[in-house]
Amino acid sequence: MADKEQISYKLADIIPNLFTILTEDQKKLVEQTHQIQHFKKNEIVYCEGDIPKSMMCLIKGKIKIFKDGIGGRSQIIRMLKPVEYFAYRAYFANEPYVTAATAFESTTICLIPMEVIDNLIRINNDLAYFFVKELSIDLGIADGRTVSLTQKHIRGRLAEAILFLLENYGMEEDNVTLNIYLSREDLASLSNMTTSNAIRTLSIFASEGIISVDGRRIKILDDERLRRISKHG
Amino acid sequence: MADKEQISYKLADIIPNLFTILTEDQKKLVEQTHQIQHFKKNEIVYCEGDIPKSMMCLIKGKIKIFKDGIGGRSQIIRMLKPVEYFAYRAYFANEPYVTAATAFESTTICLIPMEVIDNLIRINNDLAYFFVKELSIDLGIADGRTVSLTQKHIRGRLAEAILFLLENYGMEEDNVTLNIYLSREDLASLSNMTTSNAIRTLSIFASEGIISVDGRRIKILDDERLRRISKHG
DNA sequence: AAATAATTATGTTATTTAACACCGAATATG
DNA sequence: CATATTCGGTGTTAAATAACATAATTATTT
Repeated sequence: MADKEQISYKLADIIPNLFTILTEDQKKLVEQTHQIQHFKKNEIVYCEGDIPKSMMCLIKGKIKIFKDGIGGRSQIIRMLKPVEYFAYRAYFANEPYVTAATAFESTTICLIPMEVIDNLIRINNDLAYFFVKELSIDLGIADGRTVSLTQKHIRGRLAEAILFLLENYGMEEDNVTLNIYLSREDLASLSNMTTSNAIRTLSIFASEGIISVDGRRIKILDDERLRRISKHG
Repeated sequence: MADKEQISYKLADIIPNLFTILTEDQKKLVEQTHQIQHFKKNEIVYCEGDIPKSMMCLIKGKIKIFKDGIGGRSQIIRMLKPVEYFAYRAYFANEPYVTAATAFESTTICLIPMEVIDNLIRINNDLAYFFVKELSIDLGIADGRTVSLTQKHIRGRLAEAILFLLENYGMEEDNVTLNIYLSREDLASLSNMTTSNAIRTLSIFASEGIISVDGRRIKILDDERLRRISKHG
């Protein structure tokens, strides 16, 4: 196997929620077949149209999953943090990927061949249940997002996006700065608007004292108001 | 058990794809615990906020699953035909329903208690795999829909909705009339626009010879052009 | 059958948002 | 170091769509 990091890690630490589900034999199989890969900032993890070969688990870093839309306008579908599993849906649906994934920052991923996962699922009920639950949660989120993105106005959508980033990635030590730095363009494709509108609306929020902006650093000053904007106009 | 239709039916005929997965014992369990229910046109099958108690399978009729959005504007998330399974996602995600479901027309549903399904899933891998696949397909559709609904223009969205109805419900015997009759309002909430815009755009399509409209009856005259509109503006 | 309500249709206006144009600053590149 | 190139910012215009008003038609109820 090409790259195993000199076995300087334990899978039980790296992918705990998956690993605790498996029997000793099954763990051994995963240990033998998995792979660790690193990605630099902006590197592509997989492309739309690729045939899914591995399930992936984000170990370190941040990843965005997005779809290319109309006229080069892309839409962020999901943003991952450690330790989240991804890239398996298309395999189960028996499709090529309908999304693409890139690393937001320097990132480490654990890959497990989909045939291995497929075989394990068929003999390990808890593993199957794990995926059922995972997919059920994601589908609920997707349905909610559809309504938000289509019905909320720009301010509401941007507020929601900022709050999502907060829930997902949390704050830095200062307790007010979002622990993720997005370009205005990414912020736009997360909240379904043009880049100009993301920029404009962001500075309006800042001028209203709801947030403060320093480059890509966003400080949340009035969490309460942000929630109100996200809910109602 | 209240209503079993005098056992004048066989579950193997009614829910074949589920039933073929089960062992004899498991079939017996489902036979003992299931229920058949009828719903009249516009009757509510379940509500947002309800605790999911049964998995459902649509045996006869048509059902819409929708979310109430902002300002009374609802959004159709999914439309079912026989024999499709539904109402189980929220249970697996451990949530109350985030959608509601109503019957489009006189409808028959088979209900199986979720605890029964949950137990079966934990002992029958093929059943678990069935749900994994089902959910994976639906999640892919949901992600695609999000982009369509947010990025396509009105004409594209309506064209897509009409084509979806065609794929899903097919034609009547005449081979041109859609085999489902939606109110303009439902058509609007399927394609994310106001009712007026659905009405207007529909008559524009008719005036362009792409479709013809007779009340709620829609005939597709130029399938090719409809596809082009759905894809590009 | 009359009355009432819901649905469909059409025209007009207002709002929202995208598109475009331009600039300066920061960052990468040869 | 000079120069592209990307990124963030702002103002202006144009396009898409919602909101509103009103009326005709069709269903539903009394």
